[in-house]
Amino acid sequence: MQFSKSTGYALHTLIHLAQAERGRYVGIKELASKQGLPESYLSKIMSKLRQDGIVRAVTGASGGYELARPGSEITFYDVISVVEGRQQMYECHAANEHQHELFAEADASGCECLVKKVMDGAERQMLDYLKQHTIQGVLDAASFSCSPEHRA
Amino acid sequence: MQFSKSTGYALHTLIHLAQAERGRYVGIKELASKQGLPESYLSKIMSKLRQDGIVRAVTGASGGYELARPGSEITFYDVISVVEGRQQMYECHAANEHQHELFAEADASGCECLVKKVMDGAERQMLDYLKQHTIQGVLDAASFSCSPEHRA
DNA sequence: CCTATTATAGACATAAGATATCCATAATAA
DNA sequence: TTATTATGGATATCTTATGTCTATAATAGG
Ligand code: SF4
Ligand code: SF4
Repeated sequence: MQFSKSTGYALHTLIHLAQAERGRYVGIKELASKQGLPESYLSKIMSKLRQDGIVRAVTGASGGYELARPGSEITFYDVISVVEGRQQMYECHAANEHQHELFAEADASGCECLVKKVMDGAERQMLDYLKQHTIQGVLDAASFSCSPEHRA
Repeated sequence: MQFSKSTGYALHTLIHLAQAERGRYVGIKELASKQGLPESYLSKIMSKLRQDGIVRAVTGASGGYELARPGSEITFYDVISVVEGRQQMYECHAANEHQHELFAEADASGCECLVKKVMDGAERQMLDYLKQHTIQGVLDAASFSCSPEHRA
């Protein structure tokens, strides 16, 4: 159970865009080479981010990408839910219904599976945390004294 | 990013064992058929659970499995960390170090990556929640009025 | 209008991991 | 001694992630 590499790519790309001067479009070439990964692959990820309204894209000469809204309004959750998809982390694969005879419980609107309730609850804890952290937040907390060239 | 089916298999199996009368060994045949899955596959999962001290196994006629400790002391975290492995959910795959010039921050013992800090923090939220929920906890919360045969 | 540049989208290829099967062996109860 | 049961390795299959390639559309600038 791991985040895909694509998630890391997306996060780093958005951080890069957040650092770019406002109004400038950053091309896929620059974004990909900075991370040392294939342009064609990253462009697919960017396409998803665009379709989800996280970045804007402009085709043509001197085109490229820019953030669609301030980095302070782009949460880790936003990014991850686009790249990883929105399926839940735990799915019930029960073929027959024999096995869960005892695992459901009364709730306001009826019965629910207690196994899934725990698993979904765990997922929610993680997602809530991710919603509280933004791209800009990471940049703001960065300390110059820790950049590689400054550390001997 | 999803939990593997194996995790579901393991959880259901342990719940089954927790319901079995104490001192009785439950065979792989019963455990597998209840969930409608291949014995050979489930036995590999059980083998991992045994190596991790979550269940005990007895070879030979009338052998099988039993919980190694009370269900109230087996957390969802225990199970998931065995089945899914213990690698962290986010790994940095940076080939060069050029890309993280600004993302580290001073901390008590030095510098750390702020991206990873957020991702690890999110994972921790989830794991802490899973540590607070046990196999027995699910059984205790189950309500008879919700079992299938009782619901019309 | 023409050309170079750049994003887009689909098809395709490859690698990795999850899921499943098979078989030979060891351990135990009866 | 025999039937039963778990164990572990090897292998096969299926799915998903990752990466590549190519054709197309859109735009800036000359
Ligand atoms: S108990 Fe819950 S997770 Fe298990 S089979 Fe029933 S519905 Fe699915
Ligand atoms: S910023 Fe963090 S996650 Fe990104 S490349 Fe540097 S160490 Fe890895």
